[in-house]
Amino acid sequence: MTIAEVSKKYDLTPDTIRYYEKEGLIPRVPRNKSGIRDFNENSCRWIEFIKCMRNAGLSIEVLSKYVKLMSEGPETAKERKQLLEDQREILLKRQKDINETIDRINHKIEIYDDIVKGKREDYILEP
Amino acid sequence: MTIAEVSKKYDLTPDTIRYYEKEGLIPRVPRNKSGIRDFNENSCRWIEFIKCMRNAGLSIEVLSKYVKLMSEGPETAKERKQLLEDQREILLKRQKDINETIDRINHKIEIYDDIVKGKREDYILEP
DNA sequence: ATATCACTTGGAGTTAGCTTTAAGTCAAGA
DNA sequence: TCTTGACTTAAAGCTAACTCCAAGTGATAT
Repeated sequence: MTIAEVSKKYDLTPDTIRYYEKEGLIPRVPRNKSGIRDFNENSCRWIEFIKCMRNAGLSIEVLSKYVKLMSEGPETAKERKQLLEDQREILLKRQKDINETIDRINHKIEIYDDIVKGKREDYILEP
Repeated sequence: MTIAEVSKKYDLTPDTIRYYEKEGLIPRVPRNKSGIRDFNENSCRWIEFIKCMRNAGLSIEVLSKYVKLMSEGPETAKERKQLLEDQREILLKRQKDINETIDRINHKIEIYDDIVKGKREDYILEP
């Protein structure tokens, strides 16, 4: 698979994919005789995985660390597990923050419903 | 309340608070005769609100827009409601992404549990 | 009066994560 | 053979959101 095909498949620009590879997020991408990337199934699984993690906000740095540990073999399993646990903590916190904010926005939208329907006065400059 | 006190209260640096004010996220901060900020209850409520929204990832730009609409009075209520609905959509999507990632990380951690306990072989270079 | 200290400003600097650019290579079609 | 077009690289550029800095002001303590 060429970079253009992978780009379409995962909705990432070729530039972003090359950048991810350079930063160590996609290990061992095969090349053809002319040096052009020829992604195999394993590379694609990595891209899909990285995209999922990035969508949730994991940093390039952390993901690069994880890939590096993977490449160092079985003796880094414990460290990888710890890394994942740390990231999970961060995501749980983020989830909490987002839930709190959604609740708050929902509450405001309800008030605006009333205002728009004329059931309530607008209150200015109160958050 | 001085900026130092507000900074402590909301765990934001004075620089960040000044930056938020400059970007229009905190309207009408009072000053004393020497030009020094003297935050009142309303300013504090705004800061708390902005902090909550920023924690969930709403952009400075969007928040600045919202504050501007607030200051323009009741006729912008509908537009403010729409803005909040748009941001809610984004947050719901983000929530979904994070949930998916947490599930995936949980699954990996379980596998690592097995590996660390010697119940399973490590698999190298598979995401 | 002088020093201290928390504040003020405008503007420069920093970081993450891309994104663009310039210059080049290579295979395939006219 | 020449051109086209997709690829390659290193490096520069960009944006968001701070973060830091230099120079200055004003109230209070000695």
